[in-house]
Amino acid sequence: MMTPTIAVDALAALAQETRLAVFRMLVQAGPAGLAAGEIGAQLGIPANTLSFHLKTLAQAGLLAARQEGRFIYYAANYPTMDDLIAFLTQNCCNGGQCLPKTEQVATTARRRAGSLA
Amino acid sequence: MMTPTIAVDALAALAQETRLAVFRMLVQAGPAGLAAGEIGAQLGIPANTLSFHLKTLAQAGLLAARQEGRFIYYAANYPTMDDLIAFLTQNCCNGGQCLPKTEQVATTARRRAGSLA
DNA sequence: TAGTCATTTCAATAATTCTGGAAACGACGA
DNA sequence: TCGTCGTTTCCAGAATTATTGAAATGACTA
Repeated sequence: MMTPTIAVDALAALAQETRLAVFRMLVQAGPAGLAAGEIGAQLGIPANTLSFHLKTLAQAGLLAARQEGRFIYYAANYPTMDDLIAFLTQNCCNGGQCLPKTEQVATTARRRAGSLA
Repeated sequence: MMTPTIAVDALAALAQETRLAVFRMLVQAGPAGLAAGEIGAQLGIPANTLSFHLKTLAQAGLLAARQEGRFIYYAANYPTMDDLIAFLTQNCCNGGQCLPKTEQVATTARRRAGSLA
């Protein structure tokens, strides 16, 4: 379940240029994920720096790690992303109509949040 | 348009317990918003501390301020929230099928991101 | 104009975070 | 078992952030 503390941790993990780039790359990479070295090579980040950021994202529940031979694959944790969005948009406009552009955002999230028009 | 820098600023603004509480309160309050003092009273935050956080959220584009008499009303900026979610979920799973739970998240956002299944 | 109220700015301190060099670890191949 | 490769941990310094007391601003009222 999402709590303010968990949400703050997740948001703080994303609130850094390198980590945001890593996370978005993994969101696009899909459930199979990418090996740490592959991410570092693609983004030009030193291994130890990347390791620090991957750990931060994983601790925040945004990434899952799995070992495969000598490589460690990191993949985005989609349910956490979903929960975070639901938390942010929860009970948006007190259940009323939002601005048009936002109206249809996060269908699943808002359904869970109990504020779908 | 959303850029990594803008997204990082917005996420950093939300990545703090007090600010997240303020933002969520305003998301639920709707477009009319709430006066600064009202927010502070409800959350038990000293005026100067709250002012600092409101400024941070406003600078990140997440809040809009409007003066009304002696009061200043703050309201959530829904399009920014929408853009941020779109940026995070952009091209999710490389256009393929996400995990079931996430599949229907952010309908508007994903449509804009060009990755709707 | 003087006074009050809502809010902001200033300033200083304490705490947290980012970064990269060096060393360690763990899995594999020869 | 030795060497290599991918990754992580340890460490220290530099930078950023949160908090709050005190003072300033700006809008309204008497």
